[in-house]
Amino acid sequence: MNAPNLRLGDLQLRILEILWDRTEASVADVHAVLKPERELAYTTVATMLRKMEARELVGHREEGRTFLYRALVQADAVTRSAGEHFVGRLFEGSLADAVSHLLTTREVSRTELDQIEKLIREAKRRAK
Amino acid sequence: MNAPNLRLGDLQLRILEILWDRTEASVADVHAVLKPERELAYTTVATMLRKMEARELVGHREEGRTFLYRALVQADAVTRSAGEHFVGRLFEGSLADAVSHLLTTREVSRTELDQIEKLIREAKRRAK
DNA sequence: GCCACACTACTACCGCAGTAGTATTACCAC
DNA sequence: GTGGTAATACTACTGCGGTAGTAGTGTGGC
Repeated sequence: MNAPNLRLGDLQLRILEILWDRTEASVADVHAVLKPERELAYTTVATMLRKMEARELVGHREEGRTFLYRALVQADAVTRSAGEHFVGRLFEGSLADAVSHLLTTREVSRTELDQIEKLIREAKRRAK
Repeated sequence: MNAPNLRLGDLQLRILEILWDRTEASVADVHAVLKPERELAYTTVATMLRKMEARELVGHREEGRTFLYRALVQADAVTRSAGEHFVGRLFEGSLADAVSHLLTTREVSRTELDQIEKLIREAKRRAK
């Protein structure tokens, strides 16, 4: 399975998120969604999509004159790859270290702590 | 506080790790440590260090003709920044989502689960 | 005194994200 | 059918990580 290189820039990730949301989107669609958050030229979005297609991150079909793009990589694969890099590269693979660091350097709400606790219990149940 | 841009490449991170380990290091030192893992030209390391100095990631003092570099950014700041980016960018800031994802897409040992559980309990105690 | 060596400085190049302008083309309205 | 519009195609440029060669220079050994 040729996992296309999954090191993504911010814009690329943002575009993928948009495509994950709506399955298919034209350049105009993506541009419109991006509009409020960043002021990008229409052609910038088009160029980015074409570059991403070259890297097999997205694909397209034609509807009349319009290209409808869709994501070729799953959100899952991207987040997994990012997680691996994060834990592996910065904490030598120790998930506990990574979580520890996240817990101590961020504000974490009681609710989140409860949620995570539950996740751990579930993981244990699955493992055992 | 001007946090210098903390988006680091792999080599840069590796170099910082080396500097964190030994406080000060010459180009030759860094090159020697890197040697077994990646075959880099001496000048590559020197160039990288100079570039990193331009970005204020490292600084140097001169000992005779030799530059002794030291890290200007703390390991802490780098991992925090990376953590923020990871959680913020990929999980909309939800630490629980991030941890959940890490737990389900990786092999996690019993021991690690126990460790994390303990961390959660501690965090709760601190919070309350 | 001279040579080799160890350093740093400078320059260059690739790949890729990001950004955008210009050119081309097809279609729709009237 | 002609003009405007909306679409893609092509090209270009910046910045940066990564990589490395070459040039310049000071120092120590003999």
